[in-house]
Amino acid sequence: MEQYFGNPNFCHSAVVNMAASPASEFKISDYLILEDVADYHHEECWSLSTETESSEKANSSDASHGFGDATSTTTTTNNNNNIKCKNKGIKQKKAEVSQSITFRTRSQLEIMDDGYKWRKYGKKTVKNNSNPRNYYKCSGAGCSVKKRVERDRNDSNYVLTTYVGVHNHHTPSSYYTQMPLLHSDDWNLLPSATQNS
DNA sequence: CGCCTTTGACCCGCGC
DNA sequence: GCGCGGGTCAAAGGCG
Repeated sequence: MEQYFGNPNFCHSAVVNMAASPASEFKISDYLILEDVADYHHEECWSLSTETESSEKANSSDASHGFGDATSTTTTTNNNNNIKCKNKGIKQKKAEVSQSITFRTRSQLEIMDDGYKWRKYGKKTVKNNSNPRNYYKCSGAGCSVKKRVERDRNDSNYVLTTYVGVHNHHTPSSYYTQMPLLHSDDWNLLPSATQNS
């Protein structure tokens, strides 16, 4: 299931596929620290997609633990894979998959200002996708939130942005982070809203 | 000088 | 065991 969101700064609508999170537990604020979010009605609009490849992994990882700090090194165990995360490594990466959220945004721009400061640390060409995948880390002190940005392999007009982890700080620009919460019906409520759909 | 991007190398899990 | 693919590291260079 998809949900549409708008961000005038991206000048495009966004189709959000929720990855690996029980709908009943998901809160956007767990991924993006929001300031002054007065109306949580929008959160109810978020929905879960079970189609993602990470779903199975997530179901077997620490989804039942809710969404803690992705940077934590506490031990996490599950029934199937017996994932234990004491140090940085692949096993922890698996656990982090459950804390990811993917935005599918129609945009000509791959770099979209979401209010946080990101530092690029990798670039990789992925199979079945002629467009490279870019890897970013949050530049915030002690914050290890990561995001992957790539063009949709099926439609290069769309950009897939996957956030992994939870910010341990507030964004310097709270305005932007509230954008994903806005339903498309609210576009006209935004200042200088433009819609290129 | 500090921070950033670039990019090849490396590591690891997974499938065969 | 081996090769492949995805993710990360780290050195080098650019830029303000």
